[in-house]
Amino acid sequence: MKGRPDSSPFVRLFGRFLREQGLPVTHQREAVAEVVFGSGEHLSVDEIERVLRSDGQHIGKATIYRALDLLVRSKLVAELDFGEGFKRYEHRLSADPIHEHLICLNCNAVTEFQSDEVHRIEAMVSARHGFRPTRHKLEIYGLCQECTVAGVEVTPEGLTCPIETV
Amino acid sequence: MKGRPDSSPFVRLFGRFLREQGLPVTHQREAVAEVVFGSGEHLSVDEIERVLRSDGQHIGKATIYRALDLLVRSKLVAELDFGEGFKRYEHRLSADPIHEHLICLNCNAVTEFQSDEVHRIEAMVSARHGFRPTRHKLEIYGLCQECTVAGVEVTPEGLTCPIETV
DNA sequence: GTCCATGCAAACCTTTTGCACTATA
DNA sequence: TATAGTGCAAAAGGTTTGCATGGAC
Repeated sequence: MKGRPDSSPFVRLFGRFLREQGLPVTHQREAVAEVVFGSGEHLSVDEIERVLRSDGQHIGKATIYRALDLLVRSKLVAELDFGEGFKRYEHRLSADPIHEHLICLNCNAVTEFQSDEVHRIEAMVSARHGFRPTRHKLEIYGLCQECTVAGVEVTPEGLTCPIETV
Repeated sequence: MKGRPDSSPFVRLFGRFLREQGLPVTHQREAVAEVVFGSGEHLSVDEIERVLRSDGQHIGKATIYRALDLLVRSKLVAELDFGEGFKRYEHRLSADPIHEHLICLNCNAVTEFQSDEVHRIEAMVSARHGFRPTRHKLEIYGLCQECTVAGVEVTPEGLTCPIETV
């Protein structure tokens, strides 16, 4: 396990979920769970496959996708989409169960943050619309501190003043 | 034009953008722009193609994608991703320039709302992290009023009590 | 022994690209 | 007339599926 954080409690929880569902607890499912729970990152399927390979485990991509589907259904793992054209996965049982993301448009770095206000907005807006919320997603896109001090500039390409000729 | 709202001012703006960029203003680009600006919906590429076809216009998908890319670059149109596996597009020059989305997990209905608080959160969180925000995205997923009164239930499938055996 | 999972490859879906031809400016 | 756009089809990239084999319970 190469010095990654201990993921065994979470893997055990996943095993319990599988048993609750009457599904076999297989080597491959545990291996995928270990990688996801053992990383603080938002992993792509490719990255998960790479970590498994570096541990000497050859698990087919289809199996990884199927294991991730179960992990998401167990609610132990969340599926993320930062608009990169593929999905990422993160475990949801860290100290910060619900958090939002700051995403750098230049280097793709992702910073997490929490905001109680978002929950208030979710509740208020939902009440106003008769909506029953189950989850929300708040993402802020822009330039991270590193890229800003490195002098990276966002190049606005839109109309100089769209509204003026309406 | 089939009784859709008048989209010509926006199409003219798009034409101005194209000229500013030294790009030709073609029939196809104007036709795609007309469809997007003429609809209050969040349209997929398939839906745009269908509307064009019903107007008797046969425009290749590749051209639609290329026109949408220009519309997004002009900042007159926003690209949306509700996790359906494909993108949607909406015009950004309506009365509500920046808004968030309530998305029904059962019928996929999308309701828009505005929240000044989100802008405050964006500013505060960004300041705290030295982040330079350019845009944000807040989506609340759940059950819309119609589906709730229709008796639809969200079926929680996760672990009965994940945390208890950690 | 039954049932489900795995692995591989093929299929799938959306989006992008290459290229011969056509239209804009 | 030069330059860029269009349309078609093929390719690309991520994800899903079919099927024969192998493993969990």
